[in-house]
Amino acid sequence: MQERLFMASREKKKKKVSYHHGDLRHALIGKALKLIEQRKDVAFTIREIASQAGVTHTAAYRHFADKRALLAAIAEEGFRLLTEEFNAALRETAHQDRTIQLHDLGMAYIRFALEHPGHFRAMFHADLAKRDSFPDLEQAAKDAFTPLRLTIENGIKEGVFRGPSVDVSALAAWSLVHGFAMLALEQHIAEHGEAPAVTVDQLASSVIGLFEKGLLKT
Amino acid sequence: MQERLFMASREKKKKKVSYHHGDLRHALIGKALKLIEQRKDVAFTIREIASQAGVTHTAAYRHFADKRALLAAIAEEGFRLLTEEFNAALRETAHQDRTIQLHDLGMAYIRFALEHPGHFRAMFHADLAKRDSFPDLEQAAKDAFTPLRLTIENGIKEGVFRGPSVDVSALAAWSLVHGFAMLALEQHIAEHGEAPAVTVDQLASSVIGLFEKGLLKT
DNA sequence: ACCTGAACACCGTTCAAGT
DNA sequence: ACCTGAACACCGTTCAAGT
Repeated sequence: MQERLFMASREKKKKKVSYHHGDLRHALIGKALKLIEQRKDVAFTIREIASQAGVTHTAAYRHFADKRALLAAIAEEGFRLLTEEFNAALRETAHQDRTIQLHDLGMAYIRFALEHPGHFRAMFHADLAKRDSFPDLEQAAKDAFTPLRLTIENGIKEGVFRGPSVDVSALAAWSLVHGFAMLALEQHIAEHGEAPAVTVDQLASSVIGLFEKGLLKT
Repeated sequence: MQERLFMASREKKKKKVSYHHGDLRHALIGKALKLIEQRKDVAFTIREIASQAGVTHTAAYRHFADKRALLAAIAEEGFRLLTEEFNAALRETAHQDRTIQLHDLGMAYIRFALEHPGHFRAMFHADLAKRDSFPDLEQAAKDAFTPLRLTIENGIKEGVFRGPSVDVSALAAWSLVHGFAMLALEQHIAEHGEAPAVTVDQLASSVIGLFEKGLLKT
């Protein structure tokens, strides 16, 4: 007990921040993300991330209603990060044609999934399929798909992309990159005969390129 | 105890089968599948499916090494069912061109996912990403993708489908239907503005059709 | 051969209590 | 306002024991 008090006072002198000042929420999210990525599964427990954060497990309930709420917070953060990636991709291809814009959006999606697997797994975890109780998450998820939708909509309006409709094309594009990302995350790619020299990034680009040929009118 | 023996003899006369005669394994799989489908998640417990099967939870360990092994058994069964669906689809389109064959294989995949959600969720559950300890599951999964691969390979050989390679095209096709199936299962489809009159089946067909335009040489 | 009962080391969640 | 400690009702898994 006394050793504990001693440690607490030492922590103030070090860079380690006290969780009594409002950053436990962030710390818990960080620990959870690390564990999801290590275990390639949403398999952390409240008790262990609380312990890693140097706090009793019940302290977590001051910041999250339950484990699902913690997952929702991670997912929401993920959709916001994805939106940023999409916007960055569109900024870089602002002066190029719709085909390249769409290609880069797809690549951004797949790269996001592989570079932020913790966020991505939370975003599409079955526990969060119903987002009714998390309106902010719902909104963040909707916002994330606006860039894709707008790019396809513009492409169709300009006569570059074929229909049958914005909805179907957007759904097809999303399905393709989502499926690829899922298969890549679960290690089901590169076990089916692909040459080892080919990177997942190159495979993704080829797959998206093939899809776009179906979208083009010419 | 004596009541138990009495029941056992009565069970032979009824259709209810005694779990002392080798069908507990099957019963547990059935109960687990039902729960996965009800909860839209691999969230059953050994204890509850054992209880539903009328048996102590420890009895399950006589038939499965652990929970993961039970999941693997369900997944393996799923891949075998999927293979049957693929073969049935190819049988029905044997006299038609590669485009229609591929279309129907894709539809078979998506329909399988929606009609056997319990199996599908087990097949791609993160716990089974590494199939090293389940060689039969590994083989069943590989076998399931042979029809798709062969159809694309034949289409490319015959000059109907464009490359760049069988691997890339097969991966693209798989990604598309896998992503669509995942999104449909998690209820992320039909929330994005699609007309309510359009069924998921029709959406799937449109999405696959769009993809195939990219595959065709002409 | 197959199942039971007791036990172990865990979980998520609640709540009164401390500072 | 934020965290602790004790408690509750669960888990998966193991193992000796029963039939």
